[in-house]
Amino acid sequence: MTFSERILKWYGQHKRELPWRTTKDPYKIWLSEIMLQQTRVAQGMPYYYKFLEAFPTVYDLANADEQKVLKLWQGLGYYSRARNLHATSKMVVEKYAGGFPDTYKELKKLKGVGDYTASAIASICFDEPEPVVDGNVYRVLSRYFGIDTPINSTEGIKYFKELAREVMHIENIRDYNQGIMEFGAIQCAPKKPYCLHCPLNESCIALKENRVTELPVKINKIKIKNRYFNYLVFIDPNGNTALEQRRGKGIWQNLYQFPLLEAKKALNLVELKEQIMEESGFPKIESLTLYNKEPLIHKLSHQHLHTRFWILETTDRLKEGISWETITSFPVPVLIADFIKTYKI
DNA sequence: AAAGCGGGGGC
DNA sequence: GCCCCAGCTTT
Repeated sequence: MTFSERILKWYGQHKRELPWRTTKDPYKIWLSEIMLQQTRVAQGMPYYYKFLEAFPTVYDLANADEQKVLKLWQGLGYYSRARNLHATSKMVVEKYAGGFPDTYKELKKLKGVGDYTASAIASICFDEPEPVVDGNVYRVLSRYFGIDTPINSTEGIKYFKELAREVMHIENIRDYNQGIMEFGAIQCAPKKPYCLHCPLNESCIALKENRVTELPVKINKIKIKNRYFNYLVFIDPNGNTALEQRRGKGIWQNLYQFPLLEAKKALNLVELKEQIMEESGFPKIESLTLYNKEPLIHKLSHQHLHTRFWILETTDRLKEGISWETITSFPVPVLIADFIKTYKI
């Protein structure tokens, strides 16, 4: 049996029943693929159901407000995916009359659809023989063929795509592509792969040379930046608070948060008061208290956010005050959502 | 070519 | 604490 035949056979015996495996509808496949980018199946699954219920068709998604899309996406992370998802739904409705393009080349033009996702949709929905190369495929191929070229180098990306193309199963690209990814997720796992009863263990180079734990090779150099956030939780005489929308570059674009004072270091009460004084347009403050004495450290991939929440009772009513009942209708980062859950007026 | 972008789960 | 997850876009 060839490599691809063994993958297909294994897939037939071990594949999980997943909701997007029972359809070829490009809308549903596209939705699932975007959600699963850098995201585990278990984490993305509830969102897949929520979205299909709220937006049964691409038209429903295209007609929705971005705020509603972001709210449903809340907690899944990488929010550009949600913004691009929404933009692409509008594009599909307006430029493609509601029908997704049916080739890799055309699919790749859609916002948020890169090499992997275009290959996935083209192969799963339209039987186009285009190999998918995701994190799972990098792992399987690098181990089986004993390749130590870094998977995130320019050379590695090109090499593994070509290798994937050489070994793919053209006649059943749909099951083969999903099969090799599933194989990487279940059998050839990052840690503790089940080499003992692996259908490829007689010809796996990494196993033969005892290099399974060394592969794949990845050049890693993420620097973590520390940031110091002070969130100002205004409470006016009506019990209303204020939110602002994050604009421009950086994290959490278009999501909402309490008014933010970012500092170069952790601030004490006096320093914070000075900062507030420098700002203009703030309401008159009756009292100011620190909510969490120990800074909450919210950890993102590239940033550690040392966060303090300050409660500011205002003398006058806020101009655009938001009640605590309606605050939950805004899309917010998990950091803010967690605070809202625990804080009671 | 490198950096930026979330949040969660496994060990 | 570290690594990884059905990656993509911008600089």
